[in-house]
Order: sequence, then C-alpha cells, then structure tokens
Amino acid sequence: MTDQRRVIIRALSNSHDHPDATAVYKRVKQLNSKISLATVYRTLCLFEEARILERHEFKGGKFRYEEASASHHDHLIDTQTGHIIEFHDERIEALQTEIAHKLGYHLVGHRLELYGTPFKKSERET
Amino acid sequence: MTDQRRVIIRALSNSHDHPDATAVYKRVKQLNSKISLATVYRTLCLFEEARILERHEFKGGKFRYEEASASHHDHLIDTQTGHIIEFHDERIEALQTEIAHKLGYHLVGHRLELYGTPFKKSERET
DNA sequence: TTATGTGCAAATACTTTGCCTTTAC
DNA sequence: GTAAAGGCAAAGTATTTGCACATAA
Repeated sequence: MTDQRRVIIRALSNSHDHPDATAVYKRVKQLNSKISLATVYRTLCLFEEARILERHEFKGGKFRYEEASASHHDHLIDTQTGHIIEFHDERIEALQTEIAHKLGYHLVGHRLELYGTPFKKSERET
Repeated sequence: MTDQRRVIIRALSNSHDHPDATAVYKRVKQLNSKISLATVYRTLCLFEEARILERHEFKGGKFRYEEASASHHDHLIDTQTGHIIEFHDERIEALQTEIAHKLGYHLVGHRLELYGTPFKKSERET
C-alpha cells in the first residue's frame, strides 16, 4: 500500500462528486506531487476491479469515478452545469427486471441516466 | 448527394442492427470500394445532425448508429452475443419524468440500457 | 463553373502498456 | 532482498480535421 494509492482513495472519498481520471490526477497532485497520470489510471482500474470504486461513462466520452456504495443508485445530470444528482427508485428497478423477463432475459446490469435542466424559480412547487 | 452517402444510408436501412463506424465502413466497402473511413465518420455525423440517424454509445466506448425512427425506444443488450433488442415502456418513461420533476428538473433526455443474458430453455415460461 | 464532398494523412483525446527504476514490507 | 508499484514515454483506439483534388448540380 503506497502513498499514491492512499491519496487517490482519499481524493474520492472526501468529495462526493464524479471526477474523471484527469480531475483525480489534478486533485492528487496537490496532495502528493510525486504521482504520474499513468499511476492514476492504473490505480483507478485496480480499485474498480476491487469494487472500491465505480466507473461510469456519462455522455462526454470519459470515464468518471465515484466511491462504491452499498446502495445502488442512478444519476441525473444537469446539462447546464454538469452537476450530478444521485437517486434511487424501486419502481423503476422493478420495471427493468420485469421488462427484461418479458423479453426472455435475466437482467445482469443496467444503465439509467436522466439529463435535465433545473426549473426556474417561477416554476417551483409545480 | 454523392454515391458514398447513398450507400451509407442504404447500409443502415437494410440491416436493422446498430453498427459502429468501422462496421459501416466495412459494409460500405463491399458496395462501393471507393470510400474512406473519414467520409464514413463525416457522413454519419452529418446524418445524425439531420436526424436521419441516431447515435448511441453503449458499453464498449464506440459510437453506434441506427436509422432514426418516429417512435422512441430503449435497448436491451445481450451480454453474451451483443445482440440488441429494442423496447418501449410508457410506465418507465413516465417515472423518469416524475423523478426528474421531484428533483427539480425538466427532463431533456435520458439513456436507458438493460444488459441481460437469455433464459435457458428450462427457464422459459417463468 | 463552383460550391460541396472526398481521400489521405496527420492531429486529437483518452487510456493502456513496456520497460526500467523505486519502494514497501 | 524481493515482489509489487510507480514514472516516463511510447503505443493503442476511436474520432476529427487540414488540405489538395475530385465531382455533383
């Protein structure tokens, strides 16, 4: 267990966002200037395989990471700011399983992302 | 309107699958050997902007294309064969809108992919 | 004719890998 | 001491782009 790995994990557990490899690299650089982008990539990969991190690929063509959590959730991405909100809805989960079954499949995974723009103030409480 | 563009469109309307740029290129090469991969990329891009094609990015990191259709649908991907099944479910569509609203957002887009493995024969009719 | 499209090769962006050095234990 | 991890630079993969030539209308 090296300092590089410790710092990478810390960078992801402290902030609850979804940085890509470059963002992790920048963040980690400030804490430990002795680290290379290759190490970041290798470590993120390693931690994903160990289920310590989860890897997502939202629109934009980069992999983004977050700390793995016990509870499954999906994501809503604010298309104006890039801000990400996590949510979970049992009804949707159930429907996905049901649909897969109807089509003759065991559901082994899914990807659900909502893309939205925030309500304006005047539209609140609707 | 050039021969290259005609052939690309034909390659996608004849087969109802979801090929990536390279697959389209190979397919088109057989019909019109005078075409470059760059033209394929440019044309796919062009047709997507014109809403003639739809672009998807399933797991695997490549863009894949299908003919645009009037009716929206999502995809179930067979993780063993890569085969893709299209489906549509109003209940899921409605829930997505509802969830976005609850979180304070207008839903402007979404991505829903199910990944599954086919039932074995013995498991049919369950 | 002439604006538009194409082919080729080079450039880009992100990620992975080979190889040699460094380090944790 | 030794196996594992890291740094650097090069390679890999998918896609985009600059530019000179070709072609549809």
